[in-house]
Amino acid sequence: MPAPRVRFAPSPTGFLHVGGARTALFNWLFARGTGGVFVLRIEDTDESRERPEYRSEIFNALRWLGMDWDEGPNKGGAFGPYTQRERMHLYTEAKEKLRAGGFVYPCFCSSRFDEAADFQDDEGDDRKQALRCSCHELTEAEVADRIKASGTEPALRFRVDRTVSHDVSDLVRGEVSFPPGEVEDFIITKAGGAPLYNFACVVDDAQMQITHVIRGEEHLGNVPKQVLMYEALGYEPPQFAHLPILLNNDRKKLSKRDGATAVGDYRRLGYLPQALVNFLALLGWSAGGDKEIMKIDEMLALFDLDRVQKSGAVFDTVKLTWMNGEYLKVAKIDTLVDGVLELIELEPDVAELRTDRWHVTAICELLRERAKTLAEIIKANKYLFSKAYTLVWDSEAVQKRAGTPEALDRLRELSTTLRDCEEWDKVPLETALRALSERTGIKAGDYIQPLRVAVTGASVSPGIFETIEVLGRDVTLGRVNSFLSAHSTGSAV
RNA sequence: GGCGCCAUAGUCUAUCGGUUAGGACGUCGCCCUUUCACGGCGAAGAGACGAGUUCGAUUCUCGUUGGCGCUACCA
Repeated sequence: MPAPRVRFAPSPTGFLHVGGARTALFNWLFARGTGGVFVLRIEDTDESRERPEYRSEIFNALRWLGMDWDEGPNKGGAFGPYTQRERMHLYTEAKEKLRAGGFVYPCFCSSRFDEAADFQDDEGDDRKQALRCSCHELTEAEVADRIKASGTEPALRFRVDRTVSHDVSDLVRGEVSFPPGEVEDFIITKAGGAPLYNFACVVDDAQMQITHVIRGEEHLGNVPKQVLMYEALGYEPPQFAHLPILLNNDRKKLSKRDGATAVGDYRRLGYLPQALVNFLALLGWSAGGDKEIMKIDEMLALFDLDRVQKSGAVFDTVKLTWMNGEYLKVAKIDTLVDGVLELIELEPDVAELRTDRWHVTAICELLRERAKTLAEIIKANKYLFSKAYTLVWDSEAVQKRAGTPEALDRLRELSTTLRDCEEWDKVPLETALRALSERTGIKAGDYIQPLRVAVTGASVSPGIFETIEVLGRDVTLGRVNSFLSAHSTGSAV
């Protein structure tokens, strides 16, 4: 059996969203796991909906996730070009072939989508009622007249046998049957000659010798039409595998309107690509047994279309976030630092932050065990990055644990103790504080809490000794002094 | 509306006729503790419904119900 050839064929009409990424991943996993070839093809037949920036965004997202392609734009291959806009001659050729074979007929109806009558479905949603076209009844003379009248090449409609049922086979869903009359004659090229998705897709998949078409379930209804075209064109149809739809929390198909859905969104939110990939792999597929956290190599070894699920899968960001936390714990420290450095440049107050690599490394070491995302490392812990001595101290925290006269007194004592500490390291720092506590008979916690509020601005932080070690002597002492002067003079709380 | 697909806890899933129906996220409780997390331990929580096949159904078949998807000269 020849090596499988699969493709991911996004349309540059939007950012790469997680559903598309999941489709790409399954194709990639299948190709890499079977010694096959992974092709990237850009389906840009609909110029009106396209934005130029999406193209590179899609490439970037794919690369960020670690999915490399063997053939595609900027890469080449034996079956190029790999963007449909550059393949028009192939569609023209195929179109002529279908016309010569009598598989298509010209259609002069205007767009059914624009013209169709509205109606409301059960939910009260506005829908479009499909119209039936009768252009196939036109005589040759009538056709000639209409072409002359319109002055442009007419749209072409593929003739479908309405008397038989159209049965297709799917690797995930098994046999699927469409009753006679269900599959309608469909447009393959618009008026003017531009090819449409179903047609271009088949021409390309056939010419690129794609053996397995792995894509979302929303395409299942296209299969009979596409199979018919393969046959008309004289090609052997590929195998199909339709993946379960990705759902939002309302169990509806995940769409751009559901908040963060673009791969780039997750990058900006501080997720690691490995975590996203791992999570995506588990949406509609499982390795069997209890295996969840998997390295790419393991996924590659285990991935199998046979284990793909049939029912839709909810994209649960809570679980994704947990998984990202797991990856944060085991990632190389430099990976974390690079990620934080990349994101911190986006912060509006980046000028007031300490972004030297040494300092950021210390912060990442401190937070990797507790943070779930890189963004959390930055946003929830600004005080670790900030150069400032004067913070916006949380008033409730101050009131409860640092602003009382007693707390302020302890803070003063502690400040002296800390200042006298020769080695600014968590161990001697803790030893010094506990010695102070021992001496005064005041609980260590009663020193710790005011200190925490003074240097972090809040009553919550990582271990206080690690925290002030990372902050460093100057910032720690500076903030304590600043806090003291801001709250001492009777004005406090 | 028509057609198609689907159906194990709130969510992702294991199970390929016989299990106390397993795991993970989340939730709750306890422990750890300088706060918050992390971590450890534990708990609650599922086979939509109804027939049929079978000695035996979550698993096979049919029906019901429900959910979703498609229904464009979009992809």
